[in-house]
Amino acid sequence: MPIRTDTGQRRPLSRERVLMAALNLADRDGLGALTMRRLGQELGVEAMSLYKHVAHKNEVLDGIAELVLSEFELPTEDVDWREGMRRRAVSARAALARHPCWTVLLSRSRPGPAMLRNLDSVIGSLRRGGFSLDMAARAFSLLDSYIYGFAAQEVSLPFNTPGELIELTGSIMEQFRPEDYPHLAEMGSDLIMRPDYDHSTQFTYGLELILDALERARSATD
Amino acid sequence: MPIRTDTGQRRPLSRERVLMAALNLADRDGLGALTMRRLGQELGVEAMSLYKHVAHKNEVLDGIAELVLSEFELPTEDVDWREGMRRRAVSARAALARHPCWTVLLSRSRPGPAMLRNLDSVIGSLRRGGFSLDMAARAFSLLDSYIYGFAAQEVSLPFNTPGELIELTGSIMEQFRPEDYPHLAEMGSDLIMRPDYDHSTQFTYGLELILDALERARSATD
DNA sequence: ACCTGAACACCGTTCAAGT
DNA sequence: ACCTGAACACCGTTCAAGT
Repeated sequence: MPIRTDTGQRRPLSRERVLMAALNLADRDGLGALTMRRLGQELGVEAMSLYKHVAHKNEVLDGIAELVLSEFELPTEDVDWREGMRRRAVSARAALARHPCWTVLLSRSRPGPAMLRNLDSVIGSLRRGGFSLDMAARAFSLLDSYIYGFAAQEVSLPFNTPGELIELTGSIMEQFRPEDYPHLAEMGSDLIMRPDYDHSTQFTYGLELILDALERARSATD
Repeated sequence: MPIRTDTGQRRPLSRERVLMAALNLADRDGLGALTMRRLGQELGVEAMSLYKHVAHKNEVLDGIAELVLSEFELPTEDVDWREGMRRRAVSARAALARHPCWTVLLSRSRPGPAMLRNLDSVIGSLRRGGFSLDMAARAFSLLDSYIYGFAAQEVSLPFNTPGELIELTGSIMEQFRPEDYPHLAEMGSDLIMRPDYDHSTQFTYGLELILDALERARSATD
C-alpha cells in the first residue's frame, strides 16, 4: 500500500518525488546515507518500488546533481556580462552551500540538460560582453574554479553562525601545539577574537577581485 | 601466510604499505573500488588483517588524504610570497591531477599534520610578504579555492592528450543538438579545430591573474 | 601472539511469486 | 499491471577459533 491518504505520504510515487526525497536525504544525512533502502523508507515504500522510476542508483545521483545545478541563476541577455557573472556566482555559491551533497557533481560522468544550459548561457553572456572564444573559455574556467573551490572549502569547514565558527576554530586548535604551527595559531586566535567572518562576504571579496582582473584582461585584447 | 618471498609481496605489512596500496587502488579504480576486502587482496592478505594497522576504513581515507597533501611543495623562507605561492599552486594542481581520488579530502572531518603544515607555511609566507592577517586569510582562501576548483573540473573532464580531448568534446557534443545550445556548440567545434588546449597552461593563466590581483590588493593596503 | 573463518547487519539489484 | 519477499553477491566490522 504505497499510497497513504491518512499518514504523511499521500501523493503517488513519481520520478520527481523520488529525486527530491533523495536530495533532501543526502543533504541531511550525507551521501553515504543515501541508499535505495533508506530512500524507499523515506517515501514509505519498499526499495524495489523505486526501480519503477529510476533505472539504477546512478540515475538518482545524476538526478540530484541536476537539481542542484538548476538552482543557479543564469545570465540573461538584458544584463551585462559582469553583472550576469556576479549574480550567477553568488547564487551558485549559495546553492552549493544549501546542498552539502553537491560534491556528487564531481563523480558524474555525462552532463545533463541543466549542466548544458549552464555552460551555454555563461559562454553566451561572455561572448556578448566582447570576450573572444579563448578569453571566454579562460574566464569561465577561472570563475567556476573559484565557485566550486570556495564551496569545497565550505564543505570542509561547515559553520553558519559566529558561535559555530568559534567552536570549530577552537576544536581545530586543540589538535596541535601552538609552537608547532605558529602562524596558524596566530590566525586561529585572531579569528576567535574577532568572529565577524562569514562565508558570503569572503566569497564576494574574491569574486570582485576576479571580475576586476577579467575586465582588465578583456580590455587589453580589445 | 601474509609474507611471500617468492611472489610479488615480500615485505611485511605495515601501516605505510597499507596506505600506499590504498592510494594506488583508489587512484586506479576509483574511491568506490576502495574496500577493505579489495585492499587486502591487493596486498595478498585477508581483509581482517588490515585491522592490525588501521582502526577502521575512515583511518585509511584520512591516510590517503594526508599522502596527497604531503606532495604539495610548501613555501620556504628564502623565496618571496609570490614565488612561494606560485610554486605551491602549480605543484598542488599537479598532485591533485595525479591523484583523482583527492576528492576524498572533501569528506575528511579533522585536519591531519600534512594539512596543518600546509596551512601554517602558507600563512607564514604571506605574512612575511607583508600581508595583514585579514588579507592573508583572503589571499589564502582565493588561492586554494582556485586550486581545488580547477582540480575539481579536471576530475569531471579527464583527458591527458589532445586526442583524448577531441574524443571527450565530441562525445559531449553528440548528446545535444547544436541549435539548443548554440554558444556551447561554437566553443565545442572551436576546441576540436584547435586542440592545443592543455590543463597546465590554462591553470597558469588564471593563477597569474590571481597573483597580480593579490599583489595590487597588498600594495593598496601598504 | 598473530592471523582468519564464520557471522552479523548492511549494500544494489534481480526475479519469481504474490495481489 | 503493479508491488514485494526472498535471494545473490557484495560491504565494514566483530569475535571466537585456529596456528
